[in-house]
Amino acid sequence: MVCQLLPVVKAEPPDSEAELLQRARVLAGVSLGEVAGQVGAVVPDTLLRAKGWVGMLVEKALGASAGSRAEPDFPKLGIELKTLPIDASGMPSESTFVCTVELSRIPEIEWDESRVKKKLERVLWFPVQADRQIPMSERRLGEPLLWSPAPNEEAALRFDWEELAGRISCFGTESVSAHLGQFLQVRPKAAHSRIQTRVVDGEGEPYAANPRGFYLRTAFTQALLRQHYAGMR
DNA sequence: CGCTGATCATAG
DNA sequence: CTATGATCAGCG
Repeated sequence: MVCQLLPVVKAEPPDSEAELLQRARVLAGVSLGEVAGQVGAVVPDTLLRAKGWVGMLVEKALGASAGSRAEPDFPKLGIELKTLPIDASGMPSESTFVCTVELSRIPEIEWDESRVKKKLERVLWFPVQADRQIPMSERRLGEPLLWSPAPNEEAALRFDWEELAGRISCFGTESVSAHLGQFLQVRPKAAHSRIQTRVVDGEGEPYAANPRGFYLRTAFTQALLRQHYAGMR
């Protein structure tokens, strides 16, 4: 019998939260090169032209439904997967994209029915070393965290969301810059700045604008790490 | 050198 | 075009 590496990945979607967590925990400490080998992916030298590569790799390793459907990564479980890039000092190195801003109907939406709330209801956070000094193949996954916002966290997000959404409704997308919002912010989300999408303002008037997305600031994910990973690292 | 605004890849 | 996955790049 030939020796073979223990498989650490599964292609089928997990049937339960427990199974998902179990699979995820097996990946903790594993390098991206090893994961890539397991799922037959090619490791890029840089993320310059492969920005979503790490996220897609982990999705594949955990059996998340691929594709671009507007559903959670694990539809049956209602769980969203987010990789979290970690720099040399152990802090998140980038903001976290949440979802696009529904510019075409932003004036009618309320927090409870918002995409932001929905997306963040249940998230499997997966820290990943993102220090540019570390070769891509050698970067390791951290301990996964199955998370839901605490009441105070949701309240904070809601506060930002209401300010941002309200402002877009009343004064247009141009009135909202990435400077606004303590934990949640709005930034461009498009292939490039010339792309236009239809928007309807608070008075029902249509106009065109560059698509926007909601992002979590590192202040938020940093606090999340502090609370849930205290004592390890 | 942190952060905002811009951008990259892929699927449908 | 929209959705998914994000990081890049250079200004202040």
